[in-house]
Amino acid sequence: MIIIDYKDTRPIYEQVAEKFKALILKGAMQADEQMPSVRSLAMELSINPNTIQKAYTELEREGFIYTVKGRGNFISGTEKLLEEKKKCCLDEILILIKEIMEYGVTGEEILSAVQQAVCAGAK
Amino acid sequence: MIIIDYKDTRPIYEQVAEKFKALILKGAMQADEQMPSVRSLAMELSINPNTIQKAYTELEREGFIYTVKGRGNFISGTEKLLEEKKKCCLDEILILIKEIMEYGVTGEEILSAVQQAVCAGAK
DNA sequence: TAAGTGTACTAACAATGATAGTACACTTAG
DNA sequence: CTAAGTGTACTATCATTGTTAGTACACTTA
Repeated sequence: MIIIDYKDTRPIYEQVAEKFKALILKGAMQADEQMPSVRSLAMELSINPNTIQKAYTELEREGFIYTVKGRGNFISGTEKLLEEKKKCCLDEILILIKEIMEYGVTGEEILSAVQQAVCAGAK
Repeated sequence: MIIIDYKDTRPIYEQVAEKFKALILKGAMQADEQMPSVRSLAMELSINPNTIQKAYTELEREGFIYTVKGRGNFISGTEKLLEEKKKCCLDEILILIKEIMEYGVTGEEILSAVQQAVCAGAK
């Protein structure tokens, strides 16, 4: 479910958090579903429980999961998060477009590329 | 000309290289124009010459500048680099679009946002 | 009660970014 | 030719950060 890329320069805890964020936002994990425990996931991935703990702390801070002491970590409701993510993603796209136009790419070129991408994604 | 953001988590040498890449690609620096010397730029930015050296090494490795021993570093011709950058930038956009559609954003929404951005950039 | 959960803390290690300092070969202006 | 300015290479040191290791404690539940 979670794969660590040791060639990646980003820290492990960040990769783990990132993977879970994607899974949650894409609906692969349901609200209130239980996360794997810190210790079991650490065992499974052959890394230290502290590293998983750090990932979970970040996920909780950002609202992706909530914690019940003694019971475990659980997936939060994702409506707000999904909205934020959409907005953030769209903003990134707009920034990139602004940048690419400074390099002399025309609006027509961009629109045509985007249109293709949208069609490919829709199918 | 170059500003270092110490709140940025990225290393200084990377920030410096990044700034120069942008300046070069956007045509703010002409081909064969001389770069500031390692020592003078280090002095100006109040950082160590080795850090600038590292940034310049990266810039040379990526083809943005070329080095003449005893004379200095100079801006490369940028046609190929610009092409690569455009392609890379466009690829990023397409990846983001693919991602955002997985979050349930419709093609129409994307196209309308992109269209606005393109118009804003064109003026 | 015991096992499983999250949490907190300290200690140690490795990797990386950055600094400091030195040295050397090259080019060019004088 | 000489001196100043250039890039380059190297070692040593320090701070930060990510990671591991180990321990301990409070909580929940079967």
